[in-house]
Amino acid sequence: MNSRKRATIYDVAKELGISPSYVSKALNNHPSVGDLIRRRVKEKADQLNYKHNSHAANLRRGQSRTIGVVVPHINQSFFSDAISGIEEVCFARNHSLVICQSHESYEKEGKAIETLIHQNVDCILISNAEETISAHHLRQANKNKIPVIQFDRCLDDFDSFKVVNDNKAVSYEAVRSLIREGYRNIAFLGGPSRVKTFQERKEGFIAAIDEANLPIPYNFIVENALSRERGRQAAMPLLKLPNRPDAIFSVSDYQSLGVMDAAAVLGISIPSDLGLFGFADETFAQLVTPSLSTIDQHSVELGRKAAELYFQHIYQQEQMPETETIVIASEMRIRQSSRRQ
Amino acid sequence: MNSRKRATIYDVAKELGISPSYVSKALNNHPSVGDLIRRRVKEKADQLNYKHNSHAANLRRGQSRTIGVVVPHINQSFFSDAISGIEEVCFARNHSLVICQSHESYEKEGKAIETLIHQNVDCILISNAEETISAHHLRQANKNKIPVIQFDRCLDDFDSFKVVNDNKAVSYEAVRSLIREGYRNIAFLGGPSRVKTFQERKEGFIAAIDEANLPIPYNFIVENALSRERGRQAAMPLLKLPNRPDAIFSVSDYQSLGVMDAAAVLGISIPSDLGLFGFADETFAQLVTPSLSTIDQHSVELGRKAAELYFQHIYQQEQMPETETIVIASEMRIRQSSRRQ
DNA sequence: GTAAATTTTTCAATCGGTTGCATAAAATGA
DNA sequence: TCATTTTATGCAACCGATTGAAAAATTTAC
Repeated sequence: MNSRKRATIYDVAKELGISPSYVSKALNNHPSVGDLIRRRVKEKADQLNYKHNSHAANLRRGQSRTIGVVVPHINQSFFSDAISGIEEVCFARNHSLVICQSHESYEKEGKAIETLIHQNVDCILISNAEETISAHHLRQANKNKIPVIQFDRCLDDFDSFKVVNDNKAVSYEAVRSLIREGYRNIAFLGGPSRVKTFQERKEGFIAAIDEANLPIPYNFIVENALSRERGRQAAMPLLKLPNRPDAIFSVSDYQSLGVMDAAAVLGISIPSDLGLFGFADETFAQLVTPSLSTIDQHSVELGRKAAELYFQHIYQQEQMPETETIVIASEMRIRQSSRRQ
Repeated sequence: MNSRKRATIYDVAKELGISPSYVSKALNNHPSVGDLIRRRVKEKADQLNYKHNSHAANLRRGQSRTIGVVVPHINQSFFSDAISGIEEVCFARNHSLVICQSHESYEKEGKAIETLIHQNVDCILISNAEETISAHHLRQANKNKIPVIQFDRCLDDFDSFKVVNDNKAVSYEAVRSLIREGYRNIAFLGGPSRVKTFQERKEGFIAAIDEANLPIPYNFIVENALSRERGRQAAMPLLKLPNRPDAIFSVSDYQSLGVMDAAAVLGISIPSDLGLFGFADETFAQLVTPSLSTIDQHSVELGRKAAELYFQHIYQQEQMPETETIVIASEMRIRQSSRRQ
């Protein structure tokens, strides 16, 4: 107990005068171990302050009961909520979680995947970085027998389970709601166009414009302007045009913040001169003035679903999963920024 | 290469006609391996898509080159920023990170520690949950030869390295700034009083009141009201009093949000009728209206320091560290909510 | 009371690297 | 050329838990 090293099943076995393997079975509730012994073993283990060594077990088992998660930033509510959902499911299944941030960098994302491979995680759940252009790292994981499930930001050319929002549909609805409020010159601020998520949001935007028989405002479509800063930079020239847009549909709340910054500088008031719609329902969306209309992605549910996918389709059966895409319905949160009165 | 299992050093060794141990040494840049062989081994390893198995290495080595982090919530900027700092240092030292959330629950915190012990992390960096009343789980870690470093929310009765802000000093300054603005009836909304962090913030509050020769407003001191909801619940009765406070010093931005909620309901306007100071400089602090005066805890730096402490004092030498407390200076961000004009 | 069936317990191999020590090979020196 | 030093390579034990098969102990059946 006071030795320099941690107690092992060998220590527990010796104390009890039984074999280590028997101790292992007792601790794992193996059916061939009776109640009495099981109880006695567990007691003694406690007494010796024995703690299971996952590394040893994982090495032997060849699986780690650990799920790796890679997201761009853990402090954006969409991702931290999704992680909460994942955590919940994993916890119930007695699996642990390793969370990595890519900070939107492809290089860091690759390193994260590498680490997760080394740790021999049983599955990788990933929402890709903005920078990510190739699925090389994901293929790398697959080559090492680790299944990958993509959520939210998915690469189209990598076959895997995917869990996404109804991006097109909800974007369509959001833009329709702008049109309903009387906005006619609606601009679109997008994300990296290679990421399907943002593609779809654009498609929804175009569909709504089209349906309302408005001309598609090609010069009002800016891609790859995801952060607050880049949102501001993208909005600024648009809002300086003589025939500037009277509303902006934006694919992220942070981006919308940038639009608000630009509008403030130019003295354009929201929502009267400029309607604004964001995406993600970050904490601050309801707190800014005017409060930001946005889209609640039901991210906890989305994360939960992604994790469940692993347990239901991959964990159970041996065969590699077929590709499949799960769609989580999202919901508009209409607030002041898109209400022209 | 197409076998069902991942390549190991044995596979690499066989292909090259050398021994596995030699491969291991080559891959680890052991000095007794020449350049030529080293290069050849690494090439072949790549070719076979060999990936190091951390579990095997960790088992043998008895250490995991992994640091465990436990925080209440990953989506509060203070914590996610601190994690960024920790990540940065660990990355530079080639260590990986396991991040756990306690969701402010003592039970979950205990489970997290348990998991980290099983994973045999080399060190645990923790900011305690609101609920945490005992250091039993931290002692548990120590018993299992895992050093613990506390940051921000520290338990006083557990000896360890601690990295904290100058809570008392900055709180004192913040309250002084309220007094300077002419506020005289200042209330205090606190966190769980057993957590030293919040104790100190209260002490700073009292010191400033005292120094200004104002009476200590014992009936205006509410403890344990950390969340937005509880902040609102705590503020409501205070603000309904006939001689209600004319300012509130609050120990968290979320709590301040609750105060704003209450003030809005009661038609009390900030900052003219009520001054407000928060703590943490969350993203939303500068976005709300009026913008929230708060305290930037320099949390990235704080996290960095906590991680460095491990590498400098524990990782290097064998002996257990002496207790020591590092103080990170924080900084006021005075905005509208505390400016009476 | 003994054979058969069943339950309890142990054996021994295994997972994949790591590492100190031994050995082999090469380089150096006289 | 042979002894000596230096450098390169391999051996084998080890980390701690798991697991199927074998052995031992117990129960059941006749």
